[in-house]
Amino acid sequence: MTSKDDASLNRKEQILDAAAALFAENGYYKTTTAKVAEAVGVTQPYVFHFFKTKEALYLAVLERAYQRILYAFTSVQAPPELLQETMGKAFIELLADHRNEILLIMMAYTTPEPVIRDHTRRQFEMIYERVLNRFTQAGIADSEQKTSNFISFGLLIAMSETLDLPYLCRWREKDSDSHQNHENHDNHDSR
Amino acid sequence: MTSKDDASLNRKEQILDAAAALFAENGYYKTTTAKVAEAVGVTQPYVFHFFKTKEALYLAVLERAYQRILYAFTSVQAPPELLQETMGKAFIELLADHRNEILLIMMAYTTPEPVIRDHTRRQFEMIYERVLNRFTQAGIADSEQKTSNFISFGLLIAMSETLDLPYLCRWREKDSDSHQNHENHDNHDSR
DNA sequence: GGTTAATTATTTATCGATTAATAAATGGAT
DNA sequence: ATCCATTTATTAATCGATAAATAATTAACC
Repeated sequence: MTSKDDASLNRKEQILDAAAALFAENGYYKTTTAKVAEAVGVTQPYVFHFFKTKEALYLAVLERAYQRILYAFTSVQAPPELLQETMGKAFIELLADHRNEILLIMMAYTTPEPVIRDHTRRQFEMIYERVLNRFTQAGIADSEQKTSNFISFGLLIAMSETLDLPYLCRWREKDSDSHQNHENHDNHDSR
Repeated sequence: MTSKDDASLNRKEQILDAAAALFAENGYYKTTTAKVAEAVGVTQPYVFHFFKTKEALYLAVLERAYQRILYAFTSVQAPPELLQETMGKAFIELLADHRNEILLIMMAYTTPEPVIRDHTRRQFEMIYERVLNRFTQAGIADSEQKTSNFISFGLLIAMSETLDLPYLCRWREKDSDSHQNHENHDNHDSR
């Protein structure tokens, strides 16, 4: 309070950051606008000066996260035979850098507000299309299955992190090429 | 009201059924005890006669669903080379017969009540162990990865159903052996 | 360059609605 | 008249949202 925080440059960003963390940890309903405000160091009604409703705040957080994940998948550069592996790594990196947002994206579909579901549906449509397009362009066989596989492991990782059940994703530790390309291991032995 | 429903034999079961449907559709927080009561045709405080808290009701619903899914996976009988496929089918069947409960199980981990998360963690531990054990006993190679794969596709299916995004799981339509055994397709070409 | 006006940033106070939970009452069957 | 199933009445807390008031910053003018 001494001389006004430097950080007050953009309160809106601060609110988005705090909201991302709280929404990711406590979900949509248990995160009150009062808690978001408190985390930023602002009064609760002030949040509504930037976001018309709580839902609008949630959607804004989601949108930012979505932009980030989409950009990450878009900017991956790798030769076709390494594309899956590299995109998997990009996802893991994103998870490390922006854990809140990534977990939020992977869990948002369970929030039963129609507007949120619609938004999430559109986001995953785009993500799916983007990944599928990249896999297809790289000449990867069965790209639709690989894309589903890729997204499904994203979901599994989110659950594993949320529940703190690391061995659900033990394959992440064992070998470094991860996230989706298990076809390498699968069938050179039928035991 | 005429002659008293025959179904009033076990109000508790009715409440569990109604709660499962409502929790699956509207989530934990947006499902009020009043709505559950109304769905059964009972007053709201009466729900608390059977379940001490709303949370206890949710956990009871979850427990019933969990028992069902665990039993389904346990009672699958198939030769080793068909085990994965058959268990996948068992899951799909369960999803058809008890959609609410299955979707609920796959989404419960996002509910931020500590008690619910603990319960869900324990449930998935058991499910993972059960599936892994069956795969291992059948001599399936890389059984840990296959188990992760199996569960991750369960999550993907849940999201696909919840968001009504069928093409996320297009592989379910294309060929009949589904849910986890993609190693068959994956690598007879590396391109 | 200091006084004032205008604009922006933020707070105080408060309302209305919802909801889980408790306790006491009713009523019929045995 | 007691036991069981169920209802009525009620409460206490929480939370999103609005409106009005105040503080702080910038801009303008003399």
